[in-house]
Amino acid sequence: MSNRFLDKLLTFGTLDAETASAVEAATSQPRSLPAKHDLIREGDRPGPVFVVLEGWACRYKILPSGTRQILAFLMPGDCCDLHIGLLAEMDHGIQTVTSARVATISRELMDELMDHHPSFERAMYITQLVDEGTMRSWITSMGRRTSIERVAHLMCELYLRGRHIGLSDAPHFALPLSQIMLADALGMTPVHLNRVLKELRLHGAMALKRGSLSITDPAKLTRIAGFDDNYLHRHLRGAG
Amino acid sequence: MSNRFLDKLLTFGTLDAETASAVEAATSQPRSLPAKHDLIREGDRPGPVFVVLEGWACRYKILPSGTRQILAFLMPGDCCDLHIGLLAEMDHGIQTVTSARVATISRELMDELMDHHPSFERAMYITQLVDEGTMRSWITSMGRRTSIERVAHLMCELYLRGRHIGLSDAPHFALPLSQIMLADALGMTPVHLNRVLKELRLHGAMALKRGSLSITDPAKLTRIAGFDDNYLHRHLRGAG
DNA sequence: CGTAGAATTGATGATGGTCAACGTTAGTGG
DNA sequence: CCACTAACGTTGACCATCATCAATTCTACG
Repeated sequence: MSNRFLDKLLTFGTLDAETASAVEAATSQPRSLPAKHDLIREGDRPGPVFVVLEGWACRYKILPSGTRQILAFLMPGDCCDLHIGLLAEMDHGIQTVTSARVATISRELMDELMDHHPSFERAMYITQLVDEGTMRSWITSMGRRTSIERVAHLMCELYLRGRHIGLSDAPHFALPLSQIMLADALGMTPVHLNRVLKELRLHGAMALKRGSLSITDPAKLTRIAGFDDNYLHRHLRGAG
Repeated sequence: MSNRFLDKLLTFGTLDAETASAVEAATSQPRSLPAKHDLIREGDRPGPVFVVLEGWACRYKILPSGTRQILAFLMPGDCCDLHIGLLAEMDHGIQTVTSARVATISRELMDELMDHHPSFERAMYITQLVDEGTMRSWITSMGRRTSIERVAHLMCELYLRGRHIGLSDAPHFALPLSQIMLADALGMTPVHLNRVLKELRLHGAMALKRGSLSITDPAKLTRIAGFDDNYLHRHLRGAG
């Protein structure tokens, strides 16, 4: 079985054979976890770096009122912050969304990989920049986009990210997120999200049904979202 | 004149004398810039790392509709992303808010500093983790806090950040941000922000007037905001 | 087949946006 | 020193969006 983490890193630059096998070795003992399993909670002392090899996870925060804000979705190949081990305390939790296979890389091993494999180091820095760009894009969505734009924008993002790692089968995409999850990510209520999804369906832009996203009119969806994929940084700077 | 960048790094761990002087040397030739000056725009090819030594700046995005979302405020001592030079294109712009003194550190010099000064490297990674935590906190605010909570939360954040770097004079704090700027950061209209500020004033929690924030009742403000400072990561893990 | 969680729909109201007017302040040049 | 200006701040009236509450239907799964 291929290694999704390695596959993702390879989209940000070539890795020599030795580096690739070191990365594979570092993630060769994943744990299989059920859905809704906390990898780590807000307030916990961080330990190793988590790498999601199969399945989906999310970063989240719970407010005093009990409401939840989802901060990011982690798809196969995604990982948590590189230097998380420098902190005394997590400022958010990370939880599986579906059942998942998750590897951990200890701080020591991570340091060693980074020191001895510059192409790995470079790819990790780029993934981090993409994650930051994604957070900025979410802030922009929440602050300045209407609900239909916001929903369309997230769908564009998830679809493209899925395509980049080979998860999508043309206009269809397996999206294992309930409307409740999506609403918690988008800063709206499930009820309103449901109505917005209906509107997008009636527009003929996209249809979401229980675990599967169909993009019926990509151009229209992109136009509604005002989507610009620049923050995913698929075009990188040449070596140097 | 002290070096705000160095001061900030020192709050994240000690730096030996040689490292401190290398950091000072790297930022010893700042440019003086007027307010509202773009350091770099969305779409530009990134170059050196920017370090704000005096004055304020902000990260921002402009939407197709022309509206602006401010993504972060950079106070004296703050800098832009460490590895920004790996990207082909900026996904957001950075602009001065006030007149400012801004140093640049070339990618080569930054690499050299990181390689030869592990305590600097560590402090830079922590600043980045704090910046990420701040973005997550903003996402949470925009998604799940009411406007009054959101305003109160940002004021708590800015006040605390100011205090950490010695900018604040007890309950007063020089906050050089117009209501328009704050509204663009908070995802609301200036009109509504104005009403919320009035409400906070009437509550006796805080008062903002032209460039100066007075926190009249810190406990009340914190309570309204539901503020938890954990994402600023002032408590760090012991060395190791 | 029964149950729990998720999705869907309707009715109603609060929050916050829009439009428009006016007051205030700081900076500029006569 | 004062008049002028432009940007910012403040307030009111009105309306759109989205949350809330509640009921019903759908779907997966034991």
